[in-house]
Amino acid sequence: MIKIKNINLKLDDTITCGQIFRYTKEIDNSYTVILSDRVVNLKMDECDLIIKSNNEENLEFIIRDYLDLDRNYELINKKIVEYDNEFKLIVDECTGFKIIHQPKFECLISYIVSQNNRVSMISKVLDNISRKYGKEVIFEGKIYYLFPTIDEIKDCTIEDLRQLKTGFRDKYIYEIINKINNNEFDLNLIDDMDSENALKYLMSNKGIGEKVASCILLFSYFKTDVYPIDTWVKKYMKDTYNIDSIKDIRQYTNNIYKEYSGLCIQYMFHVKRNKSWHK
DNA sequence: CCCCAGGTCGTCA
DNA sequence: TGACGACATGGG
Repeated sequence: MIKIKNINLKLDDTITCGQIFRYTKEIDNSYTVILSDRVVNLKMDECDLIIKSNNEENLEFIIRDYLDLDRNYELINKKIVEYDNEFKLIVDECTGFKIIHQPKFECLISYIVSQNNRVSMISKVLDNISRKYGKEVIFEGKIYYLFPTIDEIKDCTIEDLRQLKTGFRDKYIYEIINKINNNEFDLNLIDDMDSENALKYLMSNKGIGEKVASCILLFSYFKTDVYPIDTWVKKYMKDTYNIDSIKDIRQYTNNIYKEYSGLCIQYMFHVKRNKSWHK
């Protein structure tokens, strides 16, 4: 067990808001999450974060990265309110909310699965994939399955994927797995791209449109200037500003929130989807 | 039985 | 370019 003291973290909102899909809430109100190589249990004790894992090697560093603890959100939020004072209510509500830094391959597959799908169903599908192809990990007497590496899943067939309830997205997943395996597509190249090129590169794959690509860039690459506009953000913009089209939403957020548009969109999504006072 | 979900694709004008 | 239906699946 390790402890990170005195941090400003809303663990519940950060875990359950819909950015990650594979976690369990425990009876003691802690959360068990599955990272790329280990299982971790997280619990807030006042302002301290208590962390347990089946593998404690390098654990604090990994969690600091995963939960984005070393980014100065206070400063960013202050700038956002300077850009748009009317957004202060939302920003205040989102104090302590973090963008989770997700493993690239899992994030890619997760958001391909997410299209025209429901969070509970996305979780189920990702769990099915992990059970079939991922490594087994035992943590506190329970069995968990890591998300598979490309090597572990590369021999799957479209029929296999369909059986795991991926639906019509089976062919998209199959295609991109094969492209990665044949070195025709490389997630690591995106690290050195600007957002515009990264979007183009991701969207050159079937099954990845603007929304999915934006989610991947925001959640795996921390490109906070991309705009994952989904149904909830559309509802927010429609109800708040009577703005309808994706194009107009993009223009509006770009003008107002500039380099933090992605983060602000995530705040809108979170408040609209998860907070009853804004429904 | 209809509607919808952190959308995208193919088609047709 | 823009509109529109289809797409698997399961829950409300």
